[in-house]
Amino acid sequence: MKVLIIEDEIELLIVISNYLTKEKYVCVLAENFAKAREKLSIYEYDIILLDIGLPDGNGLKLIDTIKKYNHYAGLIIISAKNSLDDKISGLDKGADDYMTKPFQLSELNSRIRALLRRRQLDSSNTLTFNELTIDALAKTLIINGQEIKLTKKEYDMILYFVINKNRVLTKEAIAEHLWDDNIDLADSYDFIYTHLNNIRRKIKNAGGTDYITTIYGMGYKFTDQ
Amino acid sequence: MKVLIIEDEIELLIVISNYLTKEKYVCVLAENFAKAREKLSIYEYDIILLDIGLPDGNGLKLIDTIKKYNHYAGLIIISAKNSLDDKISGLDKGADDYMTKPFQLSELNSRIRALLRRRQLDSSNTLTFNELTIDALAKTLIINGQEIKLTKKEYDMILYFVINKNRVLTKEAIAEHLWDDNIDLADSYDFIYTHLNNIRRKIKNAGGTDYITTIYGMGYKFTDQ
DNA sequence: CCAATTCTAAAGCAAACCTAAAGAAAACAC
DNA sequence: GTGTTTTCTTTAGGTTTGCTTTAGAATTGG
Repeated sequence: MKVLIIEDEIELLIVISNYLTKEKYVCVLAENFAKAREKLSIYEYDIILLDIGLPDGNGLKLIDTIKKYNHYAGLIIISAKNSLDDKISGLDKGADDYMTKPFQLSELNSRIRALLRRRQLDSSNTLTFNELTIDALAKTLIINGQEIKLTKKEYDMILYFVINKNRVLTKEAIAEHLWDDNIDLADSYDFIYTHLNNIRRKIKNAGGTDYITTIYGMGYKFTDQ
Repeated sequence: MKVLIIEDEIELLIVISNYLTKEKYVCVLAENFAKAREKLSIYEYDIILLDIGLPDGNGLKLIDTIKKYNHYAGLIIISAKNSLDDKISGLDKGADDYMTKPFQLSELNSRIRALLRRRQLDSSNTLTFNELTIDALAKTLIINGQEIKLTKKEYDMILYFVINKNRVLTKEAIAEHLWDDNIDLADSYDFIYTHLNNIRRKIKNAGGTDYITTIYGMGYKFTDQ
């Protein structure tokens, strides 16, 4: 997942970048209007964080540029707490969410995740990859029209994989996400192995392909190709 | 079909009302908390549109009132784009769908249609699944022409299941929907188990099939197949 | 005050989860 | 290349957790 961070406070820019990099996002940085335009014209991004209080040009104008170059990117606006008007006009212009400074990095992370998830869910709350469909309301996995019965842990796990498709998920990340806090990380990851094996077996038995590839020594990755 | 529209922006209220009236819905309007309560106590509605950003009282509180008076009404929440948290707690409390402002009227229409379709309330306010029929007016359950006597809790519960068919309903959601506010969620869910068991026994004794499947660790799901 | 309903408690049961251990595969060392 | 180490896969079974069922106590409503 590629994130463009547009923020004029260099310190904050670095902090956010470091945090998101640790969370396995690829970060591209822009500290002013000009740089932002430049970066926008080069790549496409999945998520754009935009501070609308830029010194060299109103960040709101950037929204138009973003829409022009990056039609599908999720846009999260960052603003100082008092500039309510900016926020509102930003949202009118097509931002998906906003945050006020100061904020917790963990909150930023969860908002990014929520946004990515919302973008992937279609109107009937399902996620589809080739022959594989996850129904978020029925909490089922459907392969070629056939409903696969998953346990809670299995469902949570495959959902976590699918939402973060094409990203390597370390065992640490999986453990932290699926189990309360730190389920003693000194321990082994046998429980992950077991559940993953159960998922793979069920998918295989239903005639589905195993999209979960093992990245030896690192973790796992759900690839849609 | 009767629609109650709760919205404080008068302009928007009128626009929605005009549109839905043209689509052959009967519209009742409420522009604030007090009016909404009043209208809720007078009639029953098929669909309720609720803007949770009301100025004179949090719209979320209205959800409880809605549940009290209008048990089987479909509830669609309307919210400003930024109030993510409201959206989420609204859905948790038993809303069936939500929309963010601004929205297309055509989208509203299709969401209402989808909701009505899902509920499958016919003209005589009954819901039928194979040999099982729920009469929302007489508040009875009919199996193969035989009328089953249900208590209020049992009736509310089976209705909640049926109108949310094919969705997993967590015990938390069931508790919040059928009991006032938080009936101390730290407690056990024994009361759910008991009532559910009573429903299943009555259906079974009447020769009906048990469409309520237990999703271990997640909740329950009413499946029509 | 009585009858119906709702809730509490507890025993028994079933599913899911985790642990452990053996085998396989990949990476590493030589 | 071969042996060793590390990491992952797979399977089995014990433990834990959550669900069912029943009985009866508490509550509610006429």
